[in-house]
Parts: sequence; structure tokens; C-alpha cells
Amino acid sequence: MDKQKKDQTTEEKILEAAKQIFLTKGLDGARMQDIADEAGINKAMLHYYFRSKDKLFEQIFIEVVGHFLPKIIAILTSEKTIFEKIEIFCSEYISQVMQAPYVPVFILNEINKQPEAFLKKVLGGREIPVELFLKQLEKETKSGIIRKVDPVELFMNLIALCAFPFVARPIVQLITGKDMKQFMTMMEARKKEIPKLIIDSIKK
Amino acid sequence: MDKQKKDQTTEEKILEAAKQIFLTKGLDGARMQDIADEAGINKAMLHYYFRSKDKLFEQIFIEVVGHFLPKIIAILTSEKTIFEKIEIFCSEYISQVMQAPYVPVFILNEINKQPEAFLKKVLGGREIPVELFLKQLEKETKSGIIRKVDPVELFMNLIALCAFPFVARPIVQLITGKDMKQFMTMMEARKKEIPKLIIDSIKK
DNA sequence: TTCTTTGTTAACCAAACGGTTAAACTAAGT
DNA sequence: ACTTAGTTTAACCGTTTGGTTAACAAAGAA
Repeated sequence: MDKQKKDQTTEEKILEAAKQIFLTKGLDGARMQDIADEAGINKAMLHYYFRSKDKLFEQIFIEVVGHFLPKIIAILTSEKTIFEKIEIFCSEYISQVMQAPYVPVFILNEINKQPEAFLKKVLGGREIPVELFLKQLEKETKSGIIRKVDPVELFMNLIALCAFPFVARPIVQLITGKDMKQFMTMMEARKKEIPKLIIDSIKK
Repeated sequence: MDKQKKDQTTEEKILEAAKQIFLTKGLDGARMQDIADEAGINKAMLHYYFRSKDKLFEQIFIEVVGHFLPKIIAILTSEKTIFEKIEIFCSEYISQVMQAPYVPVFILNEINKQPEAFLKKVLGGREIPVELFLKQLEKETKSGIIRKVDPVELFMNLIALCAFPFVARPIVQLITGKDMKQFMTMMEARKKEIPKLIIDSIKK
């Protein structure tokens, strides 16, 4: 047990342990006993504080996603040029994921297992404020700065290039022989490589 | 039950059903009873033919991956220019996945849950014949056709752009409102868009 | 026919699972 | 010292799970 855990409340211990277990094993693969062991507490406490496995999972899920999405949205709706936004997006996204490398796999699994529930949980009725971003694209297309671009594909390419290496990380590491530190160094470099690639492809 | 299933052997029925269930639910999420129901047979037959859940899963896994990898390797080791290889790779990869859209998620999950076992199963002692591809890159760099490129990153970008949309497909469909047919049309178009993007980024 | 092999079924089993309970413990308030 | 409310524990419960078994059926082989 970490030294820190001693002055954490039981609820905090559970949340931390559940996050660790759910992120690495997924909902199906995680056992309540695993979480209890990881937290160093009795299994009954999980139910005392969070009633059921599903409730606990949802708590973790909302915490994890709720930490990511706002930052992304903030970037898209900020007062920057498209080129700047692309640069900031990649840098920020990769920074975020570097601190929690399992998050992309975790999210992609949820997306595939229950897409509607996913959107509902994540957005909770709100809408993605994508309007502003679309208008900006349109404007900068007309003013001739960039060529005509499908915003969905642009966004998809961005996330693909940023997120995919993390999703395939274990195999990338095995093939290249990179340890975690070297892998992270590569991703650090990609913060600049990816925007270059994307911006080059949409510039006129 | 499909009309076809009647003149399939029990073993074939099981393999088909197991593939369907494992691909969509994963190893942890799949139940032996689910597979038996899907195949329209008694659960005991699964063990009669394949002994255990793990053995059955491995069979499916090897079948699925064994169908993909050789095609990819064939392209990399063929006698084409890099530009041609990139074009063929994207086109072929996307075509393959369009016929089995769940495969990338399935594989990425395995990669993350047991990376070493994954490589062992997939390669079975063999090596990825990457030498030839590396030499080709080196040669075409020296002759000035392309700029200096890290082959790992080139390859990672390729797969990222081809595979990621399928991995995030449910959410992409929900956000864009595209049905399966429209999604596939988009991916069909990407067979040409992705090579353009990649080739532009490595051309001198 | 009779025997043997192969395929199939329903019933069963032990273990693992998520979840519950009642009692014990702790600490703060009276 | 007594009460009370919140917390923690071990033991337990019903269900589900992967896996087994024994009886049985179909089809050749003798």
C-alpha cells in the first residue's frame, strides 16, 4: 500500500482503485474483489459507498471523460486561428493522455459497447458546440487560407494521429523496443509532427 | 437460424457463432451460452469440439488475425515503389476491414490485455519481414524521392488513419448521422484521401 | 445382428461472481 | 458512562459461469 493511502478516506481509496482496475481491465474484466484488494479494504465497502458495480463504473467513467472533454471543447471554441487550434489541440490532447495512457482504449471500448449510452452520459443533454468551429472552417476556406475540408474528417484525422499510438502502444513498444520513457519521448515529438502533417494537408 | 446453417457441420456453426460473439463482446464479455445459442446447438458441444473457452477464443483469434496479417506483409514486401505501396496498403486495409468492421477493436483489445501473448500467437516465432521495407525507405531517401522518415511513424500514421475511423465508428456515426452505408462510402473515399495526405507529407 | 465409434443432449457440479446482512467496532455528542 | 450515528468486517446468499458426466442416438464395421 502506498504511504499516501493512509490519509485518504475510504471513498477516495475506492475511487482511485476502481479507476486503476476499470481502466486496465474494462467493465467486464474487472472484479469487485480486484478493486477491493487494490484499495486495501473490504469488498462490502464498495457496495456501502457505491451500491453496485455499474454505479461505481459510471462514476469512474464520468470522472474520466468529464476531465477530458471540457478541455477539448475549450480549444475548439477559443479565439484562435485554425492552425493555432490544431497545434494546441494536438499538444494538449497528447499531454492529457500521457498522464493516463489507458484512457483512449477505455473510451473506445465504451463507445463500441454502448454508443448511445456513451453520448448520453458524456453530454447529458448538452450539445457539442461545434457550430463555431464549422463556421470558422467555412470562413477560412472562403478567404482562401485553407482548401475545402470536411470538418468531420479533419477532426477524425487529428484524433486518429494523436490517440492511435496510445491505443496500439503495447505493440508499438514491443516492435520498436522502446520503453515507456522512450515511447513518451516519441509522443512528445509528435505534438509538433502531427500539426505539421495536418496543416500541410489543408493548406492551399 | 439462417437457412445456410442447416448444411454446415456443427464445428463450422460453432466457429461462425464464436467469431460473431467474441468480435462484438470480447473475451470477457462473451458467454459460452451466448455462443451456443447463436450457433443453435447445445453448450456442451462447445467443449466437445474446443475443450475450453480460452482454446475456442484462441482459435478464433488466430483465424481472424491470420487472415489479415499475410495480406499486409505481402504488400510491404512486394516490388512496388513506396508511393504505390502506400496506396495499395490503404486501399487493401480498408477493404479488408469493411468486411469485418469489429476486427480492429477486437485486435486492439487483445494487444492491450496481453501484448506478449499477442505477438507470440500472431507471429509464432517468425519475424515481421520489415527489413526489406526499411531498406527501400533508406534507398528512396538517399535518391532524394522522399525526405528522411521514421518508418515506425510512417507505418503508425498509415494504420492510425485507416483503422481509427472503424474503432470510433459508432460515435462517428452518431455525431455525423451517417448510417452504415454512408459510413462505408466515406471510408471508400478515404482509400484515396489517406495516401494523398501521407505521400504529401513525406515527399520532398 | 451385435459391437464400436462419433455426435448430441439434459442434468449436474464446483467455483466465481455481485450483492446482502447482522454484528462489531469507532468516535463524537450527551 | 450511555447513546447514537457512521463505518467496517466476516460470513453468507442466490445466481451465473465454465466445465463435466452419463445416458442416448445414429451410423458404420464385424
